[in-house]
Amino acid sequence: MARPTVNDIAREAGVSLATVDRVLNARPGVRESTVTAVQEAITRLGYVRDIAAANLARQRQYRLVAALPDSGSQYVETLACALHDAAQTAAVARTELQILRYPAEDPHSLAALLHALPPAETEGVALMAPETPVLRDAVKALREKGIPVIAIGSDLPNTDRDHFVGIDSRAAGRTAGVLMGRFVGRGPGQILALAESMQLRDAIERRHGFDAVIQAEFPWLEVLPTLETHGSDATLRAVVTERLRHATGLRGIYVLGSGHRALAATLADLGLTGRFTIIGHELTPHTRRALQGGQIDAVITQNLGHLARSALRVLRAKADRAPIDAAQEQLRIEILIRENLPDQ
Amino acid sequence: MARPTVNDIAREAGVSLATVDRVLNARPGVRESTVTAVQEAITRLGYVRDIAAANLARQRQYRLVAALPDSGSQYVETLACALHDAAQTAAVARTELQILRYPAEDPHSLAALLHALPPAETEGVALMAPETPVLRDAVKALREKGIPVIAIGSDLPNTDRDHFVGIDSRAAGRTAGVLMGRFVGRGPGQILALAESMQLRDAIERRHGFDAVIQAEFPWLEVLPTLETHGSDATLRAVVTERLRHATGLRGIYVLGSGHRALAATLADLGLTGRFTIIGHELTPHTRRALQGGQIDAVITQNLGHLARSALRVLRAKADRAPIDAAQEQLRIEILIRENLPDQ
DNA sequence: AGATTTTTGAGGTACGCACCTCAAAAATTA
DNA sequence: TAATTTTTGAGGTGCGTACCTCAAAAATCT
Repeated sequence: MARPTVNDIAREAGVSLATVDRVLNARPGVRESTVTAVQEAITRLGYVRDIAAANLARQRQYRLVAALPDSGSQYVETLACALHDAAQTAAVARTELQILRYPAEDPHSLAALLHALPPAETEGVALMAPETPVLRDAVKALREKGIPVIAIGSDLPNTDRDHFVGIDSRAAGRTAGVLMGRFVGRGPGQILALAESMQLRDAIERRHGFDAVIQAEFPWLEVLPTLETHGSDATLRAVVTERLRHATGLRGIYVLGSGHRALAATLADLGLTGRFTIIGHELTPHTRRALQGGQIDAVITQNLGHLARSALRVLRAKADRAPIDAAQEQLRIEILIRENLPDQ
Repeated sequence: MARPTVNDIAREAGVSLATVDRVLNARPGVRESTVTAVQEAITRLGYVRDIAAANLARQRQYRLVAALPDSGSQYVETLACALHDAAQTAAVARTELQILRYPAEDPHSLAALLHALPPAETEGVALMAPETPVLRDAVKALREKGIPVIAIGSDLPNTDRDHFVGIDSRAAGRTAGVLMGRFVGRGPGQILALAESMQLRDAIERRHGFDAVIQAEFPWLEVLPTLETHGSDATLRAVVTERLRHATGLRGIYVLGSGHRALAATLADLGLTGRFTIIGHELTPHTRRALQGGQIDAVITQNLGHLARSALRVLRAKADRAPIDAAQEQLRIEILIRENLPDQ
């Protein structure tokens, strides 16, 4: 009844422990027919390797690396914390995580960082970065060294990364679109879209999803061309103020990326707080407060705690060449309003 | 640099391994001053017990029990599956889960089941059951035998259960209320509320939350008295048809519990499909299809996979008398619409 | 001081597995 | 058949911890 062990397999297969071990760990020097016999015994008994014991014996240490931009955005900082926490908790799983930060606007320095990683001491890399040619090369180089690479938060679809942990930006945009359409209510009107930069794939995809839904289901709404803030509060204030002067039927604002803070300030200064339906992305201390205060109507996000834990699980699995549980690793697109905001 | 082991502590504290072991496992026969010395060495080195190795040595097996009603509802079945899966995956964590089913309408037989659990072979119980006096006694009896008890899905607030894994029904109802209010749009109208039974605490609390929000934020809407179906499709059809005949300004339907299926059929037969905003609870194969088909507008739910995994983690922690990570165990109130429906 | 009790140390075994060595057995080749 | 190669078995060690025994040392009491 108890879980079968390697000894049980040896007995069942009529071979010695050494042979079972050779088969289990894919070591050479076992006849084909013996391999089959052992594998049959394994399935017959329903043996599953005790990973805890195996890792103990093997002195396994998962040495993982995560690279994040030092953009200083709340979102990235929260993710960094979540990764750190997940690694702490995963200490029992023999996981050691090194969190690297790279200058947000400098893909070359990230690539240099990645190239400098010691292959012998790196069993997996989690990457949050915009896809650029240099990065593509860096990822390729890592994979050629046998180091698994996963993308987190934002995908790198045109690289051969091993996995992506995060949500589909297009679907997230669609979700935002439906909420916007339903929240503003029937009747003509305009939607202002605001992004840090429309160079970023995430923003582009969100906007695509958003537009598609609005066009198909809420055709009476018009989504204005995206205003770009380039990360500057002053620019945001300027472009938004300008746009508000001309847009007469504005009913909603879609914040594709960061900028919630400056937007709130700008609207307050113009005496327009509460006049528009505002929907954004990512749960940060600021968007949380704004949701609670009613200045933001909904936030589309992913659970960064889950993301972090999932990333580490996936990296460990990749390092072990083990299969991953797709259902467990699929992140949900979360809709947060004031009423379902998680504590703390 | 490597993780310190018991041997390192022994050296650091200037005592033998046996003494460290006695301190770590709270065995008697160690002088107070020595205990302190060892504990100081532990904190100084930042030692954390290797749980994997400890469990291996100890031959620890977490023998857990989950009790669910055999109501046959999709929701309970899905939860049972999720628990089963979680236990499979947790096999590496030496977890053995026995899933008991009890007749949904018979709290006494559940109590009998619980009383019959062998205390020596049961390290924790997860319970999904309505709170009744017999159940309260049964929970008390279990706890007096030293068996941790947690409530899952639906809380047992007036028992001394060790923990509750699930979401706050009142907040879930509030969430449904906000969505209903915003989705139906401004202007007077009526909302039909439908429940299996208003005896169940969950339904009561959801309705409270729903009403509170509608009253406060959407006062132009009127929520009609809850129609009870008592789990019978025929009853549902009868009461809904009757109500539809009289309610003239009906704009939304709030499904507090199960009954989505029969409701959809009834509306279809009356030729009213698509006429109302429909919001319900729990993601089941049927609500999933209905969301995709546009017959339901939103579903408020909790991730049953998370619930199951969380329940097992909490039970293991309770069995070890270890602290639990509240942030990780907090389940989110999920809002699902067609656009953010998870795959599969 | 001696007798008694309490505390400590040294050592062993076990858990399930990985990884190593060396010799024996079996299969293959010449 | 003999020589060679391949396959297998027996055995050991160690990972970090739990738990056990027995004797020695230290502290406490009379």
